[in-house]
Amino acid sequence: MEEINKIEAAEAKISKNFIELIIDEDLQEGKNGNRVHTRFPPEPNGYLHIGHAKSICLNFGLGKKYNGKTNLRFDDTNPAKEEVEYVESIKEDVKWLGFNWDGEYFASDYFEQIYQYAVQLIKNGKAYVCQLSAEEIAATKGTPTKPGTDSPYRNRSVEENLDLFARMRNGEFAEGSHTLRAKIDMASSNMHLRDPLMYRIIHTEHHRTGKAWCIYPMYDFAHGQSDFIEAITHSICTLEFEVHRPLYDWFLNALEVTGDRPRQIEFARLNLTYTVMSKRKLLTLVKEGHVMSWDDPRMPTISGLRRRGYTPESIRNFAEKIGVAKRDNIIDVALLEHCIREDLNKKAFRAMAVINPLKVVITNYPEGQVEEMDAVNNPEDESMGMRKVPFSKVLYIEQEDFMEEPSKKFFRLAPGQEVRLRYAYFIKCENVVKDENGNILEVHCTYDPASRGGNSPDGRKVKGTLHWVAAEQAVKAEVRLFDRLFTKQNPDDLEEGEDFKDNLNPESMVVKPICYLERHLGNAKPMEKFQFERIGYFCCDKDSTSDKLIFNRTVTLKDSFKG
RNA sequence: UGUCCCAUGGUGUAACGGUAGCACACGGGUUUUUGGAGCCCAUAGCCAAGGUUCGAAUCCUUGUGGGACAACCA
Repeated sequence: MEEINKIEAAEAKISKNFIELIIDEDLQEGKNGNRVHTRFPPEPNGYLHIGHAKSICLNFGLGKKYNGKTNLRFDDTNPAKEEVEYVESIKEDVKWLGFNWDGEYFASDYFEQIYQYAVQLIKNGKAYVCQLSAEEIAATKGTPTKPGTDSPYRNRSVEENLDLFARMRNGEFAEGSHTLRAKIDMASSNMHLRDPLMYRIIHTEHHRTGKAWCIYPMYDFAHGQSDFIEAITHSICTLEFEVHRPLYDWFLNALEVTGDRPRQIEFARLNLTYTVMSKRKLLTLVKEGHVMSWDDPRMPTISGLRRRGYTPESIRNFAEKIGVAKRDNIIDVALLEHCIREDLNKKAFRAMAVINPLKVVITNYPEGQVEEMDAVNNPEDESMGMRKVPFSKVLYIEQEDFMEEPSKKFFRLAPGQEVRLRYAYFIKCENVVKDENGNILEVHCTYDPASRGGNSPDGRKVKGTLHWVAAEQAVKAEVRLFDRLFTKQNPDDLEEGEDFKDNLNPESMVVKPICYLERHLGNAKPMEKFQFERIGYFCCDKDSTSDKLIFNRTVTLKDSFKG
């Protein structure tokens, strides 16, 4: 009995990641009125990728785990880079991943409030309007090892600062001519504390606020305040913001806000082998036509993974498996692929398709006869039912399933050898028809009518089983085979003079214009997922230009099939 | 010649001062009406040195290695 209790106790002790430990501690100390409120804060300047998925699953996961809330907040403080299109795609992707946000906000919702915060700091002598140029600011900033020097505008009077800041807002100044800076410490060992910029002038229309503003808060002066306004308790971001944390806290302290203060916690971003994750590089791939679009099935974007046939469950599961920590990591993309196989294996409809067709004629099968064979839709899930597959005299099998001079361990079709056609009959190769150059045109076989369904009444065994399609009844389709986009394990790790595009995999997409698929697939709805016998997982998609069905292979092959 | 962060098998991630576990990858076996699925097995790890302690992956010190920081980006 004690033993059992011990085991149960061990099982109940679910390991927690370091963020959960921090939250537990805060809860124990009674912080934030025992609330947990997180947020996912993308800048709408591009499409979400698998790296964002980690953050999404983390933030929403914590919200759920602690019976708390999670906001979706768009960090739209730079109108030059942001677009409505990205806002929409981000919402769609988060929803698709299976998460519902409690509040939907934009940093731009808080522009007036943030402006008032700035005025408050000016009044307290903690901010000033600086007229140094970008170059001059950079030059007086010092370096990580050398202190900076004070701006000549640092000691303006409060009145003058207030006046200039108001005029900045009124649009009296050109871009780059004036900035609002926090008065902290130009000699700080932390570069971010050397009088950081709070506001800059940008005369660009904002996708939401239009022309209402021509000054925009910097990330550092918007993020913490936005978190505070939304009563976020735990503001989770990636490691590169670690050095920003003192500034995050400095602003909230300087503003003397009352109430629960958000706490910034940093974690290591996701890196994947054979994958680039930077938005800049992904954009380059799209712009230069190395891929078809942001949602090209080879892209690591959420929308690309979706088109490739990934399920939300598989991605959530992946996020769970990779864990969360603070050390830099590069996760084997094989783990992602494992996750989708694991999920699709249970869910995908099985089907037969021939990618590299070889014609097989059953010489003793009646001309014109068509039989319907029973096939299971998913051997792991009976509830997915059965289907009928047409069988006739002329078939296609995979070229690689036939060998004229078989090696010792080759148990598939070869002259004189008998194999099973899955769901159909035993067939035996009798003859090979070649053209004048010796290329194999077709293979002639005989079948055993008694072996229908795949078993011979006399109990004789065959060692190979092949997938096939009936030539006349098959659906002809274009199939695209996708593989990893990069040949290099770490495409970001470049040698001297090497460009990341040098490592693109030239075979990342192979188009097979003529493949033969099972009849019923011709009626498939776009984006349905199939597991084709032996070949892998496919996602059925509709070509947007020609309206024809395209089959995208979803899972990277390893060419490890033996035999 | 700075500040901050990080360090557990090949890759990730657990351990919360008390037997270093899990997953993926890799290798081997087995099975099958197609295997990349299933099942079984194996290999492999606490960065180093001191210290505290009955006991250290865990706490401390130093060293080593890696990363972040010098955008009017986020």
